[in-house]
Amino acid sequence: MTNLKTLSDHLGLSQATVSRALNGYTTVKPATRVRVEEAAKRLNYRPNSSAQRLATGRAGAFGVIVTAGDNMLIDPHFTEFLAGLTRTLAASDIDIVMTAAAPENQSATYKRFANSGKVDGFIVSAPRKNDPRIEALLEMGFPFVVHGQCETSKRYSFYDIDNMGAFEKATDYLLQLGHRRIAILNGTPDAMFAIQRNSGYLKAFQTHGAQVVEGLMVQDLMTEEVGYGRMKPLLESPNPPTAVLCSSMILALGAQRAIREKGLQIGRDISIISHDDGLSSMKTENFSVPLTVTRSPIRAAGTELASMLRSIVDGSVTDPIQRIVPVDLIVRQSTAPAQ
Amino acid sequence: MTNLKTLSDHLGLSQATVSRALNGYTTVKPATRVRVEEAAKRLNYRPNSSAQRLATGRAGAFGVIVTAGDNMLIDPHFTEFLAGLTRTLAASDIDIVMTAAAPENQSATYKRFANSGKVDGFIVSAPRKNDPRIEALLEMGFPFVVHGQCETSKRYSFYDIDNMGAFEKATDYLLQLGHRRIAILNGTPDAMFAIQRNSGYLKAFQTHGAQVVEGLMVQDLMTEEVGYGRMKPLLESPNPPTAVLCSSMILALGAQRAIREKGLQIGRDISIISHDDGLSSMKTENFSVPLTVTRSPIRAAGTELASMLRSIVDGSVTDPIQRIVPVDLIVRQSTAPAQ
DNA sequence: TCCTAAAATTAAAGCGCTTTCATAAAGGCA
DNA sequence: TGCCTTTATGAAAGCGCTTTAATTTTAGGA
Repeated sequence: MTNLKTLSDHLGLSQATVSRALNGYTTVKPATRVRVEEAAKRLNYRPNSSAQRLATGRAGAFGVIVTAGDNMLIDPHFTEFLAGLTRTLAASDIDIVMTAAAPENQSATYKRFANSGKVDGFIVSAPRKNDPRIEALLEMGFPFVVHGQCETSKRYSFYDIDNMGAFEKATDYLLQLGHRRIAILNGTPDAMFAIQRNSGYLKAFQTHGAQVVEGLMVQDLMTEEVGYGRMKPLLESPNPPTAVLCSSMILALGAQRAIREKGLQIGRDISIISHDDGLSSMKTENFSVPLTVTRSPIRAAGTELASMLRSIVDGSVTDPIQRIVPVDLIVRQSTAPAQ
Repeated sequence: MTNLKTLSDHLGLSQATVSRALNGYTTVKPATRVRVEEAAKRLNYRPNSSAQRLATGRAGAFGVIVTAGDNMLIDPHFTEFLAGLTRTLAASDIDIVMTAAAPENQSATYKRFANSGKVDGFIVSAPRKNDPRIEALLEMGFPFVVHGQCETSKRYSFYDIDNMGAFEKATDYLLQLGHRRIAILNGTPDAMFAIQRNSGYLKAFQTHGAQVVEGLMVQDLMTEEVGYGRMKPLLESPNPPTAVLCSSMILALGAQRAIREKGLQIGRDISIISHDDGLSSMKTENFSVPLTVTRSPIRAAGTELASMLRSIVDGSVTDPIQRIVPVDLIVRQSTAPAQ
């Protein structure tokens, strides 16, 4: 294992010069730099990153802390998000350090990570309404970006899709088609995106001057099982919905099962719109009846958040970066006028 | 940010004693230890991990290097695997360091990581037939465990499910039901699990003395789209299969779409068996027709590999650990005797 | 040719911890 | 009381790098 001393001894130079040559300082003679670089390659020299970190105070890694016990990690969306993150960061030689923390000591884990110098910043996923993690990070003054938003008066950096706008648009479209009994299968009540999407739903009704039908708003985990289990009783009620909005395609998959089981045909007997995060292993256009969706690739979120955090950490940006990207409504065959 | 010096000054002790007290050395007076621990807590002291690593030579992290550009990261199975990994390791304060590397410099990335001391060991996923990564790690003598197996005469640690046995069992069952034209939708030809499953398939035919029908073995990416796209022409051929084996439920989902579109009923007109990795967001028992599956939770693989690598790295195990776990065949309603 | 400024290099301190080796304090025994 | 062994603590080296401050070399100008 070659280290700096070996290398510099070998070259007959000081460690300082070798270090500078390798780190692209201008004060080193071009000829020397070339010589150093060649030797480094030949001797297969890799700077010890712990030493580097200790000396510079930078970790060269971003932290992702997942909640052990909740369903984030088991969510296929998270993989897609991670793909965006990892690939973007690999280009700038930044690693992702991942760990799991129990729900009760989330903030403590963030603090421990930050203080121990393991990471230079955090990517916070799945924010809750008043997320203690965000308060904690803000208080510590530690760099972070959030995937989504939370309710706080403080300013922080985030990247979010226009959840409210998306579901307002979708609901509006269904209302235009004459639907009034519109069900909505959404995430758990503490998830911000679910809150925002519900608002969009309600807003569209309000704009239309239409009355919201009671009992059609469902908030639960986003699994196939739940989609099925919650859709079924709705369909069996005396006044079943004529349309349903799903917050994820996994939910839509379950809802679809219930609908099919009931003998109804999607796009004729009942309309369905799902949010589509652009999972690459399963595409909404390939559903038996191609799905009308509000679409925003979650991988892009990973990519964007990665570069946001990078520019915050390297100091090239000082003010919080806040991005809300619009969401397209893509109309396919799963929606039709109300009968 | 409290460091060791601050803390020891504060206590009127030397850094050595404080360090020892905190690291559970026995040579420190019980009273002193208590005093130190209290002060550490009060001052919110977190040892700087870079310094710790530099001093000890241990990184306290395991590496996971994903291939940028291939489809591993976009695979929901990977999340599930990661869930097992992360949660197990969090208990022993080991982090996961993740990065992406282009296919052409995989081995180089492993080397760089190992030499730079970022990690104490690797978890290698999705091994190929003659995987250069494994050769590289073996040659370096760096600790690692593989999720799956590859073809090498060298000895290394791995955890794998009995892919061959699983698909042999599944095929055997279909043959017993009288099926002869059995299609198999499998992973790409370079993936070891696909090779093993194909072997199982062929072995069952051989054992039964049955003739394998040509043109029914498909090897491709495991997406819904592919499942559909490859199943469709098979169904439209003059002699369509009466049963199909799918290497993942995502493939099964696609195959199911093709079958349904063709107006066939699963479990009557055609039988289907899928491998089920136990994804928590989507359960095979909840398919419209509950699926007969070969089942082995992929999360368990994460959990197991984590502790395997841990015991290899801490030296409590020196010989390679090789585990092949059996896979259950769970019979549900998607399989029926051939007509 | 000499002097000075610029360019290139080096020496050495320091990052925050662990750990070896040395030392001081405490106890045991004659 | 003195000597030796334990027990507890401290001093200091060292992990491998970066970076400041100091030094040497080179070049430029008079």
